[in-house]
Amino acid sequence: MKLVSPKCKNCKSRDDSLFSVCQISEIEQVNSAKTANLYKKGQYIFYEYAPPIGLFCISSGAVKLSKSSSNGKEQILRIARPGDFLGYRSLISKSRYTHSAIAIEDATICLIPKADFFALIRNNNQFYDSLVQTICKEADEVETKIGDIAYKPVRGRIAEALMLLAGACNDGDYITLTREDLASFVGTVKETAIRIISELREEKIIEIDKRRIRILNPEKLLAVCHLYD
Amino acid sequence: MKLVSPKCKNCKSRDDSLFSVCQISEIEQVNSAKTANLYKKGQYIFYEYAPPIGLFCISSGAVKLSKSSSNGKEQILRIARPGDFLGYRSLISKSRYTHSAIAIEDATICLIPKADFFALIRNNNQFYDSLVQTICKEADEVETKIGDIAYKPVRGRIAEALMLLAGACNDGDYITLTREDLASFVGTVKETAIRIISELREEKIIEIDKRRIRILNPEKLLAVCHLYD
DNA sequence: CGGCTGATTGAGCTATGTCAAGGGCAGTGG
DNA sequence: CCACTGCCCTTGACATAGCTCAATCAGCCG
Repeated sequence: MKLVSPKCKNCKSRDDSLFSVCQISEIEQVNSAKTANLYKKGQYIFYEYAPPIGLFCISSGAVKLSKSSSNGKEQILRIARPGDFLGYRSLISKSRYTHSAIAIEDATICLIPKADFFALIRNNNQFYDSLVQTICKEADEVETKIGDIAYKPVRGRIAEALMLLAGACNDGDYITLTREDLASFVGTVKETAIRIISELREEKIIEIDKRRIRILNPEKLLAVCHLYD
Repeated sequence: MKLVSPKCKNCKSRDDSLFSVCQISEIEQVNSAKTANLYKKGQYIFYEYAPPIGLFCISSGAVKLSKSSSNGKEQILRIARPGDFLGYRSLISKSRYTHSAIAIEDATICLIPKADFFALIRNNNQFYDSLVQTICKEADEVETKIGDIAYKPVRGRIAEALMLLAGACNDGDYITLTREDLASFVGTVKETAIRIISELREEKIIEIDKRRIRILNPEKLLAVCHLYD
């Protein structure tokens, strides 16, 4: 879905992105190369196993990055937000996408063609280095997540996810993830996630309004996270 | 434990390493900067949370990279072999080690000081790019592992680990990992790992000689891997 | 007012973790 | 060379977290 292209220069998420290390001239260059698209909630930005076509940059909305195992289960690896890039790893490693990107809220996302992306990383070392740092951080986070999934009970993982999402993925104070997505994010099934959320509600650690979750008592929630360390 | 320094130029694992993209002059430079050390089985090469001191390069032996959760459990992320580097991510991201490196066989490992490592990646773009590719591949593998741990039963994960290790971590045809290490590698406990190994032995898919494991029927083992996809 | 999607709750089952006891191999010291 | 000691490995019995299946409910949209 095409959109009246907003200017990168004025993009609210620019300062939150790696473009913050770029010169104005480079931003202009990117701006004229990019195309902006609107994605409805649930729509795919790209598919696992497809060849990469460029660098995506989230201007607004939220995106889940997930792998699907062929038994039908989905594992959400990360939630991406405005200012986040998508698809750079596949570009850099010249491989296909290793996960899918799906909008979990209506989102505006720009696509910067492959060639322009490569020009950028070739010409701006600082940008490249920052991107590499981002990749390192991703690797660290995923490694931590492995330990959590292997050894922490679901209750601890849910608590941790809520803490994490409260900081990043919220509408005001509210966490708007679907129960199913929350489950996929921590590596469990919907029903189990729901039961634990209900427990936390009964313990007055969180509050539920319609489907949205709000944290009432961050200290207690943090305690739940660390109960199983 | 110091050692008579072997020459990088003659190092058997050089062609298996990222140094294969380097010029002879660069290898010479690295050679004179490095120090070689011998590590006994069980000895730490570096500790999680410690600040990085340089780039490690495995000349011989095997190393496990693992994170410990404070509940005492250990999660092995990867087994590193001759030609593999250790510690680059912490150098690049200017952070502390996010995991420990421990010899699981006696190993000869060289240490290339920080400054020389940075000189190398600054001066040789191809080397830097290859390193970044390695990091991307690591991230992909760990992401895949997350899905496995979250949704595959232990039996499938053990089968997968055996397939993987048979290719890389063997003494002849034998897999020599400790039961405990194998368990930590797939995210379970020793006893469960042992039970599943015994099952696979009874099904004549693997054979056990003393402590070592040998794969008898790779096709069947592969089938076990995919049973739960 | 249906029909749909997502949330909730209950009942039952099972894979896997925990605890406990024993057995064998390998390296060390006398 | 033998006995000792310690590290693994192995097996059993048991407990339970978390998965599956199934039924119901609550908003929401056309």
